[in-house]
Amino acid sequence: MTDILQELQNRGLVHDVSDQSLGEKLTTGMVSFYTGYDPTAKSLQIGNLCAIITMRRLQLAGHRPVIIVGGGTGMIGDPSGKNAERNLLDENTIAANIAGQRAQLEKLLDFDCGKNSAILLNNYDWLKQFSFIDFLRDVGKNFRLGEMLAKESVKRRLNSDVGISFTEFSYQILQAYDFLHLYRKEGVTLQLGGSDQWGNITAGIDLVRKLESAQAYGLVIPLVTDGQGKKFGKSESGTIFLDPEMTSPYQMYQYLVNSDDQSVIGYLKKFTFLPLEEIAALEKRTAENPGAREAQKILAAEVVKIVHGETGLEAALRATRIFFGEAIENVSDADLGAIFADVPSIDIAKDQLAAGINVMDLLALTTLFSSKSDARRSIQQNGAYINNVKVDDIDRTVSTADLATDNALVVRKGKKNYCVVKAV
RNA sequence: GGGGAGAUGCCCGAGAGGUUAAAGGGGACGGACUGUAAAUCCGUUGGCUACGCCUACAUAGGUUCAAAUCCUAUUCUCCCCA
Repeated sequence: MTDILQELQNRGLVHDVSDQSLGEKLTTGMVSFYTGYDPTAKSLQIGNLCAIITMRRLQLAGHRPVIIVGGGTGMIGDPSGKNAERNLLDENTIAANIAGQRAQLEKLLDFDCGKNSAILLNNYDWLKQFSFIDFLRDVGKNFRLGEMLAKESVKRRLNSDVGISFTEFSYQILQAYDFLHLYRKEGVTLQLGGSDQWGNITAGIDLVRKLESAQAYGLVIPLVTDGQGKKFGKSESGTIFLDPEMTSPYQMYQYLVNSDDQSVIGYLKKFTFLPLEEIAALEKRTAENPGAREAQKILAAEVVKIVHGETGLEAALRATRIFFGEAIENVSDADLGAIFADVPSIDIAKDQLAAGINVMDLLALTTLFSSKSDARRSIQQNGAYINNVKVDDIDRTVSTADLATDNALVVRKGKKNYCVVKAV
């Protein structure tokens, strides 16, 4: 077997491992490993991708991924990395979120490849049957308060103004129990997580050792940040989600293609399956000619392809060309809608358009221009476009002949401010 | 309760009866440049039926041929003394 741990290390994916013998274990046989997700949103976000792809790497190396969606723990709230008590979600929301995340994970991991097929479990299924008394007797007894209080996540919250509730404080026990349960039922011996999960993971390892006298392992991946130390996956306009309804492939592509020069190679190592030699060659070329931004383009293409497939990538590339000035023609209403999904739009009566409307009047109706004067100014400054074609005459008339699709045309101000005008 | 200062365009801030749609800066927007970056440079930044017209300097009145600028009242803000 390949030395997958070494490979992960080379890709900068190992922040810490609980025990060095993990490397050997991973090369001598199939290991079942698990990662948990809290169902706090109906879509996973690109920040989760690092761990998912790491799972996929382990799976490709012959190991078996077990994914826990935290239907039970999600009802409690993990204090790790949070500086405030979480709002508890109701069961219906959690169920819907789990369904959404499950669908996404099924596309990223192989659930049908023989003995190391991924499986997905909901920890609510085993946590729900505990009574409080049983849980305290059977599980709680194994935890020492000193250790629990010493966890970084707990300590920080205790020292903060908001404090911590008993509920969140208990979270680590639940997660530790998950590990024990999975060890017993599924033979899971490794837990993978973000670096903020270290405390929860070690709690699980300790529990398995105590009750099963077995060696379990933890592997945490680093928190991915950009050049400014900002968390990967948070753009100006918000979080980048994997759900194309929430974040279009175009937006994801744009987020990635704008990666800064210092971070891009690291991202390529962590988020793509490109061989390291290829990335090294790319790094060299990028250093010689940063302006070409070859690394960024490859990163964006690879990741969008992983998440949204070839068709998603094509859509993203097409939207990119259009957003960056390609004339808009021969496009269907549906395509246009997809490309400009997150662009404001206005409606105009079809009759009015058929009768012809002065450009400035039309532009002033859009969200882009505050008044006719504003529209006039932009036209005079060469900053107004219809369907990406410059408007050079303030007296021109816009009519149904200007529709780029059956029912819409696109107004643009400057380089990339758009507004879709729909004829209704 | 007494005394003082002030309220200007998206923000800060000049202006103290007439070339004031209001200096200057910031921001924003457009353009050039560029790597869809940063920096830099240029332009624009109340509206309109646009070489002109209308609306604007807390609000409402008033004095003037003429008011952001003077007067009165109102509202609000800040400071000092009790």
